[in-house]
Amino acid sequence: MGTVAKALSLLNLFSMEQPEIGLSDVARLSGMNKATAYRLLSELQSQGIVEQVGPDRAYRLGPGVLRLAALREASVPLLTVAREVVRALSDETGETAHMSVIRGTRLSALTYAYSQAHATRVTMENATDLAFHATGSGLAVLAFSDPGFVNETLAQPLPAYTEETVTDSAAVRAALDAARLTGVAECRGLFEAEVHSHAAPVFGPDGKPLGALAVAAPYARMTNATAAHIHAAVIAGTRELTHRTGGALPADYPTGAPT
Amino acid sequence: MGTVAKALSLLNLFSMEQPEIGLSDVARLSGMNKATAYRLLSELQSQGIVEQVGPDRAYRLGPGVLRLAALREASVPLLTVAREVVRALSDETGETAHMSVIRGTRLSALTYAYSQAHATRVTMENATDLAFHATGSGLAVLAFSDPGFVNETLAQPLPAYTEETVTDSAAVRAALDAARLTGVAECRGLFEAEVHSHAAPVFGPDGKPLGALAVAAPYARMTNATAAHIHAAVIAGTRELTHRTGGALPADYPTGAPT
DNA sequence: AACCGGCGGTTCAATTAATGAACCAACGCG
DNA sequence: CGCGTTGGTTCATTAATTGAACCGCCGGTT
Repeated sequence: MGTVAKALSLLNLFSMEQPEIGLSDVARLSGMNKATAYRLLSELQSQGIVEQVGPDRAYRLGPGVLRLAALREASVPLLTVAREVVRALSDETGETAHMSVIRGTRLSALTYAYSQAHATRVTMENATDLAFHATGSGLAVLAFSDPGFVNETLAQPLPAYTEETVTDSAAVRAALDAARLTGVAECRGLFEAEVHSHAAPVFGPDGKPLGALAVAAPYARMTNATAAHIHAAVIAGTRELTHRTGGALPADYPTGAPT
Repeated sequence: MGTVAKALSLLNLFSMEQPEIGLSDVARLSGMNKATAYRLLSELQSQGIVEQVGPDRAYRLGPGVLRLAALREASVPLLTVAREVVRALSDETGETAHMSVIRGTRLSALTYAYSQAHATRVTMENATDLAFHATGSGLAVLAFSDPGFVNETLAQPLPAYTEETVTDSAAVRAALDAARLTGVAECRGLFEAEVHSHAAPVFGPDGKPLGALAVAAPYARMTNATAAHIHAAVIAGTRELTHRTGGALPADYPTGAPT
């Protein structure tokens, strides 16, 4: 891994749960020598990508990323369109909808919407950082990613989050095969207990996934008819989101209903 | 300059006017060898910071920056608060207000608001990339930046944008001295003809400017009373914006009215 | 008060990565 | 068809990065 990629990989350590991280923790979490981490962070800081705060001089993402995002959004309004599509998807299905983008070896939630259709709903507070092998979004992305990326992801330890989590990479591959047939990955309780999710990849201009669009609902509300409805809505949603942001659906992306 | 900073400096080439740039142009604009630029861009691309599009494989900012900005905004809502403050400032002054952040050797507009108070207004379409020496925002930032940064900035060629633009670095320094006395940089027609702007720096947690807050109005509406009103509003605005985003005003930042 | 363990930060010999001139195939233009 | 430009590649040379060991400071414990 080149020096630039190494430095940028440090940015993947920041999350909603951990927006500020000290130097020693950055070194520990990334597996780098503290001197190396220090130097890389200093260079990121010199460009405004990270900054240091507080008496303990912890690092956090800096203002420079806002301007990059604003420039990006000006030409490819992914966040703006995603908010609209996610809102509409939540309204149509009556459940929680969200969109996430690839962040190193995980997915990071970019935007989500709750529905007022029911008194209970799947919440996103503990789901801003999603594991590939254990979420509908993750499986949807892997199903349409390059084999190299899939191999790299499944070569890492696959932790269990619930009693249902599949931690055997062969079983995960079988789930990917199923997702490839229908274009939607279904996931029952792998990441959060009693949550059934449907997710489809969102594609970039190179025809590769850049993230996923998903609907998450409690088991109790999931009938076959509901599942079919959500499946179709997610497919339509990702087609719209991909199209409106200049992405390209792969030629072999399925159009049909679930079998 | 380290490799990481070098790679990130390439991101400064992208602008509202030029959201996509080919490899040879990146090399030409940055002064780097094409092979070097290619390698650095490939590493940025591997982390989703840039992506390639179109038949000519031009580069543009990638989706990875959106998620970084979302994480940053979740803990330090600079963009969200800036939008509010800029909106309020425009309403209060009846003129165009905007906020920009430092981007290498220039300032990049982050958000702006127009007022409906008059039939004519200063527009922002041609002012998303601001020169330090020739804009109120730029002078405001320089006035409260470290001497090293000021020296580095003024050592570069200072192009003229209008007949009023000051291109002599000693004269620019005199303008910085004036801004230090009042906390606000005034700028008459240096960047756009017949536009009078007032700007104040917005400070980060380290007490250094991370950008500027400004009001731009046509000459024709600028009376002494109006100027004093705008001056006070900009000072109040930057105090609020700095405070609400966890920034720290330097101890010597002026509080008084213009002399 | 003394000691300990951890923090952020620094140094420099050894190691590794980056560099860029020269090259390639492809493409559009006259 | 020839030319000039593009995106992309190669590898001997050059430069940057690395990380073990170190530093001062700080908070907690005895």
